[in-house]
Amino acid sequence: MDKPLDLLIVDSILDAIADQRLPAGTKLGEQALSDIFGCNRANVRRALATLTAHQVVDLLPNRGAYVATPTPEDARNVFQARRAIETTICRNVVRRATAEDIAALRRHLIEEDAARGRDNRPAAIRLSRGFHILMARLGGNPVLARYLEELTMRSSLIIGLYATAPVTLCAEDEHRGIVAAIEAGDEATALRLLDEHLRHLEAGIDFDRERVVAGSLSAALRG
Amino acid sequence: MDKPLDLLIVDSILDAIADQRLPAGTKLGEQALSDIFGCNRANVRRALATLTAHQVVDLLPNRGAYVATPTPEDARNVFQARRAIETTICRNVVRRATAEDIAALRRHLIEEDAARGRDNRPAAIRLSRGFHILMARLGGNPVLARYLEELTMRSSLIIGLYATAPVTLCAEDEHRGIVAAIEAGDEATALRLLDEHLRHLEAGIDFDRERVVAGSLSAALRG
DNA sequence: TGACTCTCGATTGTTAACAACTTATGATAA
DNA sequence: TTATCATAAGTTGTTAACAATCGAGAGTCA
Repeated sequence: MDKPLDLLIVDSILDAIADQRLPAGTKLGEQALSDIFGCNRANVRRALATLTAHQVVDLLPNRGAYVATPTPEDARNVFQARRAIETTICRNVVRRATAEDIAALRRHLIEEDAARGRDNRPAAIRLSRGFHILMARLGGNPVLARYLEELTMRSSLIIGLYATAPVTLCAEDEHRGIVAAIEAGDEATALRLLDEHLRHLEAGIDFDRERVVAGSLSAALRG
Repeated sequence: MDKPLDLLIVDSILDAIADQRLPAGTKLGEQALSDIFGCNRANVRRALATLTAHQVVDLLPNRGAYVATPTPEDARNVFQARRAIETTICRNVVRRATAEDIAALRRHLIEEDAARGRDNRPAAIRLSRGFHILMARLGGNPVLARYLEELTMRSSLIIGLYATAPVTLCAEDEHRGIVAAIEAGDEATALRLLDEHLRHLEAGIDFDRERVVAGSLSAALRG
């Protein structure tokens, strides 16, 4: 029943990155993480190796681990990969979605709405990503779902680095339109709206100025 | 100039899996790997964590690491993911390919031909995968290229487990047709041929019987 | 024969101490 | 002031010993 400790560390850091609590470039010291999670360095090292394999952490020999800082070129490639993968996921959803699946999507839209209404930015970020993750689950292909989790994680880093407006989230009405098309079984429209949605997201990024935000590790890893 | 030791272990095991020298289910004992690579267990453990993150190794707590054995469902999902990703890669290649790129593809076809003519099965396997990897490189999107590397690795495991005929490789003429379409700048044809090619590959698999092949670790890891 | 338990060997997990490296600090000299 | 270099502190890498767990096999009993 007890989960492996290193996976707990991985998930904890992954969540912090996805929620934009851990900004790009933050140093992930072994001792610091050991203290935070109350374990020995061995587990931390394993966790860092896993995160490095997922491309959200850069591991410099003899110099430690840092949250990855995607370049503008990385950003373009990540968004192209998202279009490729999410298109297939969306097609799967249109073809497989049960009434219950669509109800789940609608419930999610309501939650997103509520978080936005309350001006709850952290929740809005999480739910915005959650929409895409939920689609991936409903698509029924865990291989694609796992890749999309990675890509949305990296998208969070990219948005945190290069976003212009104070808020750059998925526009809620775009999600709503996609769900409507799925419910209507209109595959072509769903795919078109999704593609546009991802392009809008990418367009809301300004590659000129990269804002550097130093973060406190222990503060970021509560939750 | 010296590469990190754990990455050397990872690459070595990855190559062995891609070349079908390491069959699915093979136990990867820490002590055995330490002996083979002449290092301490710490590096081996880090390498196994990385391989687990790449989904080519299953890590069972307190029971050790084993080369992953994909299920038939995994297989379907892997091939669907390949179609999604390689389609985008191929589109990129058609749009970006220089004369030199196309020359590289043609050279690769000749090598494949030669290996087949010599009945050199190991080389044929490696080159067959190499064609897809080369396309991924020429596509210019390292994010997609990395995913495709993972997926071709898992394809090797799948083919090793479920392939019916003694030889289940990419049909060389199918690769040839794709290159011809790329050279002609005929995007639609290239995409269609690639999609068909991947479906043929998947069709050449018999999910009924799963042949179990036990392998020797030290023998598989030469090269 | 079949099922169950116990013990032993082997493997993985944990911990701590030590070595090697990197970086920051401060002193020295031009 | 600026540059260079030496020292020191902190961090990562390595190693070895020890603890915990699992699986196989022998043995026992119905």
